[in-house]
This record gives sequence, structure tokens and C-alpha cells, in this order.
Amino acid sequence: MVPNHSGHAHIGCVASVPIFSGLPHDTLLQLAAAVRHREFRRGALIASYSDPIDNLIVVASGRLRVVHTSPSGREQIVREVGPGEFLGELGLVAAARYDGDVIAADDTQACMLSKDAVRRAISSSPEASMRLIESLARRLARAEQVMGDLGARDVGQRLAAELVRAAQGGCECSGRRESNAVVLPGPWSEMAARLGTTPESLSRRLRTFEDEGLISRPAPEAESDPDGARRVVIIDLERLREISGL
Amino acid sequence: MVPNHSGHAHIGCVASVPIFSGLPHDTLLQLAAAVRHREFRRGALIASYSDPIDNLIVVASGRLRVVHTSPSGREQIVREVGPGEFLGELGLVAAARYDGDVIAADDTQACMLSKDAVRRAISSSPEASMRLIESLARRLARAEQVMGDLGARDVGQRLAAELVRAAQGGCECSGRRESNAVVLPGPWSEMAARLGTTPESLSRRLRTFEDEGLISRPAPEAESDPDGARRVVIIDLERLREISGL
DNA sequence: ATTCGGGCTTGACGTAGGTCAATGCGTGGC
DNA sequence: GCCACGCATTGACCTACGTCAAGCCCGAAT
Repeated sequence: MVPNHSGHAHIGCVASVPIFSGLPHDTLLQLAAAVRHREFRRGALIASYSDPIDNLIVVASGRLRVVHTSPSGREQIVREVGPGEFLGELGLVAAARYDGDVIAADDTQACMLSKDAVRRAISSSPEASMRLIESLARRLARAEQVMGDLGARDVGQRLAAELVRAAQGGCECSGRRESNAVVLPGPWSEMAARLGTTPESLSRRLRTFEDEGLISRPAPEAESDPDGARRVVIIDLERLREISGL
Repeated sequence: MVPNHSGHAHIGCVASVPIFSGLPHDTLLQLAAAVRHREFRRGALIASYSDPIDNLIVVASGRLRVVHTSPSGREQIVREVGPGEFLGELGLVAAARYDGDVIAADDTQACMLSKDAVRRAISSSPEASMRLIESLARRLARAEQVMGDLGARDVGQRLAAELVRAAQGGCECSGRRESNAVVLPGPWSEMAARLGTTPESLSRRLRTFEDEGLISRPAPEAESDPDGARRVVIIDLERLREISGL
């Protein structure tokens, strides 16, 4: 959020993170002392599979992403981390390694917090602990949700589910909803990687939904987001919902 | 662990749970006061999809399981909870509902802890918070691992991965390893539901692995676990590992 | 013993969906 | 202006895998 106008400490950055908000001032100072502020350009590789996790990475602006790549080259997006969210929590509690590549989905500013500093901070503050727990619990719930989808539903159902989720704004990975239109960040291939399928299959399914009059995809109209933001307007939300299997 | 010889409070049950171990005695008492001890017979339904989550469920013995069922009837095991582990953590931080059915995978004894009591307990103890965080972080890591597998790997690779995981004892869902043999709890259909496939497909893949001399499945020999424990001996771990894609 | 049922295996079959390749379009570079 | 590149779309193909159905084995119940 705060650009690094190289002041002595990035307290602003740390303090603006939800899980640390409300921390006593001296604790914040301690934390800020252990911070390394970094910027990544879209597409940059932050960490690779099996790299040791030795920082809690908190994103200030932009988006990071954890991607699993199978031997055959297929990619599955496993986590997306937006402003105020974090990454690398496993390192806090154990010696661990990334089990996927971490890349910048957008130009991103992030704080690298040494795990010891974070451990100290959270064990000194029940509220911070609670917020961390909350964050993890939510993430876990979403992860298990996706597990279930990936394991038991076909592409059509997953896509439908993603669309209704996006339409309800309940989806971290979608942009704002305007009337009944949804704007997706990034290219379709990205959503394909989220849904565990290929761009081609996704394209076909979108087409059938369009043909069935469930959605429509207006031309970009040369407005809004300059870079690859796709828009889709939901026509028959109810039908989509029942396709997704509630 | 401790049977409920209806003493006034089940402190033993609560105290033996890792995330609460080391809690001060009075806090334990508070917790114990808010406990409901329950037993479930294998197959029993503890909670259904969309039921409100209003307890932290800690299993003392046995196994609980969360299953997602798709509209077409396919089932995906989303979580398995063994002794000392818990379920329902999302209820601690938000009004939430189960997004899958919770059933007893075995005869199970569990403690139902009111969320308020647990919240109080953990906010009074940094160590307890830390252990809870650790538990969630690990679970999340495993969940994301599975997400990646389900989304990007085929059944053969997933099976191979599961086998090497089991062989290394790193897998919660496998029994002990004896030499290079692994014993799986429950029927194959169960593992199929974990791997996001069907019993038939699993059977075929096991067969091809057997034909290729990577594993073998000895006859039950009328020993060990009475009920449906399957054993498989790993012959070529290295090859399995490379099939799984490291 | 006979029967029943549940889990496992196998076969045959159909299809969802992944792969490969060609085309079209829009954008940025030069 | 042109060219090149990235993304999307579409078609053709093929295979992994899910589905349905039959047979089998074994343990439990009658």
C-alpha cells in the first residue's frame, strides 16, 4: 500500500495488514525492523518448488500466486494472495519447503517478514493469533471446497460454480460485480488453471453456456481495465446455480 | 482416549488433545465444563451439508471424515480426522455451515466443544494458539497438495503419489509401514474417494502397477486387522516416485 | 450347506475432455 | 505502414476414465 520511500522503517506496510492490525506499537516496531520490502514484476518468479520457506510473505499490493506443475506440464493454481493476505505460513511452524512455484500474477509489492519476528509478534497478541487463525481457517475451507469440486464435478459444473461465486462477490479471485456482470482478472487461461482444465475446454464450455443463453460476453468496448480483463454478464444465474449443483 | 466413566468432568479427554496440552489447569477445567462427549458408530452421520457449525469436534479415538457429494453422486473425501485432531474450526471464527457431510469412518469417540469456550481458551494461551495455527497450516498445505494433484495429475500419478506417501509414513491416512509393506485402512473404494476416482479405475491401475512389478498385493493371510485392512507391498519405490512426478 | 450381500475384479462401451494444429484477432514494436 | 506475438476460438482426433453390467470370492446370517 505504502510505497517504499526509503524511510527507516516500513511500519505503514506492516500495520496495514489485517492480521497485524491492533498490535501494540512496540511490537509493530519490532516487526517492521525485521521486514524486507520487495517489488516483483508481473510474471516474476518469487520462489520455486522445494525452496525453503523462510519468510512470511505479505502482499501490500498486487497479487501473488502459487502454482503446481505436473510432470506433463499442466498447471494448477493452488492459491492466490491479494493485498493484506499472506503466504508461507507453514514456515512459521515447521521447517518446510514450497510445494509449488510462487509467481507474481501482477506487479506486486510485498513484505518479507522473518518467521521468528512473526512468531514473536503473534504469540504476544491473542488478537493477532485469532486473526491468523481466522485467515487460515477460511483458506482451508476454500481449499477443501475446491478439492471437492476437482474430485467430484466435471468442468461444466466447476465453471458454473465459479461464475455464481463470482456473481455473488464471494470469490476472492473475481473483480467487482456490476449489475449482473462479472469481470475476471487476467486471461481465460488463468481461470482454466484455477478450474483444473485447459483453455480450450474452458472456451468450449463458455460457448455452450452462451449458446444456451446463460451468459453473454460483450465486446471489450475499449473501456475499463487496459490489460486483459474479461467480462461476462450472467443472464440466468438460477440455472447456473443448479448446474453447479448448488 | 479416556472412556467416559461418567466422572463429573472429562478433563482427561480435553487435556490429551495436542492443541490444548500445556494449558493451565483452570482453563482446562473451563473447557471441560463446556464439553459434550459423544460416541458414533461407524457409518453414523454426524452432520450434513449446510448444517451450522457450532462446535469444535475433537476426536478422541476412531476417525471422522468429511465427504463432498456431487449432484451426480460421486463422492470425494475432503478431510479425515484422527485421534487428537479436530473439525469445525471455521465455526470458531465465523458463522459457518458444513460444506460436506461428516460421517464416522470408524467407531469413534469425540468431544464437542462449544466454540465460545474454545475461543476463550485459546486466546488465553499463546501456546495453544500456536498449536492450533500449526495444525491449520499443515492441513492447509496438505489440502493444497491434493488440489494440485486433483487438478493436474492423472489417476496413475495420484495413486503412485499416495503409495509413496504411505510408504514414507508421511501420510495420515495410511497405517504403519512394516518393511516395505503398507497397510491401508478401509476398503479400496475409500482410497478411490480420496483420490477422486472410482473403485473400478483404481482397481485397474493397481493391476497395471502389479503387472509392471511395482507393487504386489499378498493374500490377507488371515492375520492382523480383522476388518477390511488391505495390504500392499512396495517393490519398486523409486519407479513409483518418478511416476508420481516427484 | 445354502443363501445372501458386499466388496473386488474384469469386460465392454461411451464420452468428457485433453492434445495438437490451424486460423483469426487485437496490440505493441519498429 | 507492417510484422510478430499472445490469446482466443474452432476443428479433428484420441485416450483416460467413468459407467453399466456380469462374475467371483468370502464372510455372515439362516
